[in-house]
Amino acid sequence: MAGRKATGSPGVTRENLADAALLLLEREGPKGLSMRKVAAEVGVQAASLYWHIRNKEELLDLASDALWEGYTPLPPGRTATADTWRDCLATASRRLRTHLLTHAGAVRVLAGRFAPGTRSPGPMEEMLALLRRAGFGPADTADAAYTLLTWVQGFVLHEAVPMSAAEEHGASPQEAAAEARERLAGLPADRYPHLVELAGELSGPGMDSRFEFGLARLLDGLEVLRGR
Amino acid sequence: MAGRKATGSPGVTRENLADAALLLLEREGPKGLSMRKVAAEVGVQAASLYWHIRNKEELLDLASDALWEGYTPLPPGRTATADTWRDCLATASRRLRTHLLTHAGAVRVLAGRFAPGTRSPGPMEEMLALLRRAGFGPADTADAAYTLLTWVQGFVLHEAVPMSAAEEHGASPQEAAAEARERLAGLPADRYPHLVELAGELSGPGMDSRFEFGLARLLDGLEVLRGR
DNA sequence: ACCTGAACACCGTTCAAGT
DNA sequence: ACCTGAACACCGTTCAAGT
Repeated sequence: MAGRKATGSPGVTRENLADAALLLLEREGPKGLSMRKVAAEVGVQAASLYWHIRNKEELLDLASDALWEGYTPLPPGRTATADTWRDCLATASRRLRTHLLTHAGAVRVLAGRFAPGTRSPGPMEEMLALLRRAGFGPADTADAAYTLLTWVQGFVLHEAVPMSAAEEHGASPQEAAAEARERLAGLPADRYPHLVELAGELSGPGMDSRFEFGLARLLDGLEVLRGR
Repeated sequence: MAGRKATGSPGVTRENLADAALLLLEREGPKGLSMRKVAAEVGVQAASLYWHIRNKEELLDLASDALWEGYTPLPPGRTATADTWRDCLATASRRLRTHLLTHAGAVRVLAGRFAPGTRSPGPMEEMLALLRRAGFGPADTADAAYTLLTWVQGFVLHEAVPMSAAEEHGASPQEAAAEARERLAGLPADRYPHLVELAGELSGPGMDSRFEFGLARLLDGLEVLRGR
């Protein structure tokens, strides 16, 4: 009985196992996730898990589904006028990043496990809807949504991994950024002149503005396509 | 003596261990990489590895360095005229994708381990050089390079993982694509109307054209910024 | 300086056996 | 239908001991 999770319905269900896996991933990192611990988390022996799931691989798939649980697309909100499609896509992208960052500890392990659309349809469906409403054709819509999702996930991956690595190492984000800068600045200047020169710009902790930069470029690019 | 790798210099060096790890990763997948197997690969006992490296974590870091070994930036080639910076960036991005796909089996494990620039400076330095030569300022150059690298890696991650998963499962790319399409088309059409409608577009095996789409948008966006 | 053997605590997974 | 105990083959890592 001890260790049964408070949230969700009580039994040993696939959902509860996924939640427990996700929780362990975020609380203790990659090494914290083992069948035995997941089992303990739901108050059962490790061998019992195999009645509900095929293997650890499947458990990770379930966990990557569970990661999207709290993500709900924006309410339709104000009606879409011609000049707000850009803002809508921007908001959706920002919310996507925020949501992934919420689960930063799990992103590294689960990255690449959620193919856009197939595994957890929510975010992809939202992007597709916004793009179609903006007037993009079917093919462009699919490609654009894929580009957006793929970029956000790549961005967050590079954002979340050092974050959780630094905090695992017991360093503050500032310390981690300073350390990164020094590593860059310490490279051989003859082989990597630009890295050395731009060490400050590259290692700054301004992830928000970096995200906004990429987002603006992507949306500008879509605007160019749309106006063609 | 049996099992010593043919390539590279013979001793048990950190480089050789990294190469062996990378090789195992690509040949046998994530489960194929263990300290004991790496040790066997270089003809030594598992415990010996700890004389050369701190732990498995460090070995993976070394392997993610080794992944970039074969990657050399384009020779300066023709002198940069004002209208070729776009082509240069496009070529660099494509080469980056190709190189990562060459190590598709290792990408999943190593993803997020190579922060752009810090770990393996080659690709980042190349991007920075091209962007500066194109006339972008320091801040924009740093942000643009980060965006490009981050997107390529996100893209390849989503491209490589299903690839290696499908082949591990013994399915052809076409079969995998067909399976993905059916999963999308089988979603509840009331909740995911666009996913169902665009199932064909989303799951097509045309990864090359999808990549070109994203690349074109990104470069268009940079062009807008540059012309401002 | 570099390697080994043996050991420790821990894995994922299976399977007969229980209820 | 669901869970357990015990077992199997395998981990990462440490450490005294060898040369």
